[in-house]
Amino acid sequence: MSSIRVRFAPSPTGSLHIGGARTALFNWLFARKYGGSFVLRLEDTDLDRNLADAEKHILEGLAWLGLDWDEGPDKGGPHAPYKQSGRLDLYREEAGRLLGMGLAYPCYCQPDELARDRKLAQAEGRPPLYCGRCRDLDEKARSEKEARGLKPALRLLVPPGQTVVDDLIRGPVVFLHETIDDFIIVKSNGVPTYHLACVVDDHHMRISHVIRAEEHLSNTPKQLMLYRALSWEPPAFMHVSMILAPDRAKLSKRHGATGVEEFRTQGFLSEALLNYLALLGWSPGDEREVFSREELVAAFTPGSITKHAAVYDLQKLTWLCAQYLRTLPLDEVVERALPFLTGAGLVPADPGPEEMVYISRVVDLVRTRVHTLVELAGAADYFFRDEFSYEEKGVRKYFQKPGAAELLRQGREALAAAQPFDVAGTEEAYRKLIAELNISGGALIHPTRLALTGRTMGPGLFDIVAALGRERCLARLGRAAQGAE
RNA sequence: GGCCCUAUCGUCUAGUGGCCCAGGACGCUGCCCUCUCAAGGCAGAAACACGGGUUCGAGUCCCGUUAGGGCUGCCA
Repeated sequence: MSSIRVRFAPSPTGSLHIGGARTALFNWLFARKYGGSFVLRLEDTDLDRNLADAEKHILEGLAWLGLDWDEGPDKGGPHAPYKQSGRLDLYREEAGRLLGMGLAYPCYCQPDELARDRKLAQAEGRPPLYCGRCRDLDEKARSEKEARGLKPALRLLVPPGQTVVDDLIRGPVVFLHETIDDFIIVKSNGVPTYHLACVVDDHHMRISHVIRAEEHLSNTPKQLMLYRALSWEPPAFMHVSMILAPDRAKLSKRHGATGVEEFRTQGFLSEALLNYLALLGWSPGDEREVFSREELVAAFTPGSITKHAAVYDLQKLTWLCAQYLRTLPLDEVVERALPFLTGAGLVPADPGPEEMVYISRVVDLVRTRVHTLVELAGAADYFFRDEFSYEEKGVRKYFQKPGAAELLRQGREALAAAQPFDVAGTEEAYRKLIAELNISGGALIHPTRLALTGRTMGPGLFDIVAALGRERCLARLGRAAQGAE
């Protein structure tokens, strides 16, 4: 059996979309599971639509997700180059073969002409297929058109019959050739279209399995015809269903974040996104939900990819992210959180070792209460700055009560005397005061939390107290007591 | 319009003819725990699109309808 080689072949027309990321993931999983190679190839044959930064974003997105590739435009490989713009000669050569064999022919129809045909066909309720006007042009007619300076496109001659796509997840799908017209394989500017370039590359790069989005299923018979015309053995095909927006429509910008990069800046962990994407259209068959990359590879079987489109749902991604935030090793979470903390202006760009100890402690306190790194930075705010406002409903509830200021002062004194100033020591001091005053724990704890953090919710009070340290606690309690007068 | 794919709780899904008056997860509701918020534990509401077949028996097979999606480009 020949070796397993799969590829992810995005066109650099934008950022890495979550749909593309999931397609890449399934390819990667397939390669890693079966010891194959994962090839990255850029399909940049539409020069008008190529975006300068797209390539960079796509590679970064994949790398961020941990989907490493074995061959690609940045690292080369035995079938370089991995950008179609660098392989134009190859396509020309193969197109020339088709032309020579009479399996393709030049078409001189102009775009406006074709558009008119299409419109007319539609108006008359006919399928908008190419009429075949240039199919039987003789030499004389051709040279006449050439003489007029017309640059031809090249069309594949679609023979009568049918083509069966044996899709790995859908089974055999039959397409009748009468529903497919002679399609263009080389544009009049000499650049191949998607179908030709894709087939030529997949063949020359020895791709064994083409795993791609379902939108390509209808394109596959055309490509199969190309394989046949070129006398090549086609790869196996696997069409993965699409990801739909919550309104069941195709994903687009108006549906909010759909780019991998956006999820990253919104503070989602790559583990969570990857895990989520895997669960969207695939399931392990058992009841596990949380998977590391390695577990995913071990559990993955292409047969359990679903056939139907999946609507994506941020809530589950958010939940997954929260899972990772509290189960990943603390150091790792700290490392990921750092850019968000500096971004929020809470910590310096390059904190010293002492500062790092404090940061770790804070991250550990808030990590179980947040879903994303952005939320984490938000929740850690008061650990790093003294200036903050008090939550209004908390002020009403805890500061505007008779005796509130006095209570805060007593709390301040208790903390001033607490020994040692750690979680247990400060709690002991507070419990003692609570007992002396004969009040409920909450009666003292809640106002103290508000004084220390400005909020009515957050980590356990004594965790906060111990982390902040005596000096800051006394200052904040003093300030709050004054304000509560 | 034509061709193709798909159809289980709101969402992601398990289910490959009897184990299913349909299981899990997110979300939602309630209770427990508790200094708050989370987390955690427990409980609950919530689905086989519809209509015909096939079969002793259908979520599971077949046909149709409906719905959603894709393709129908000198885009990929």
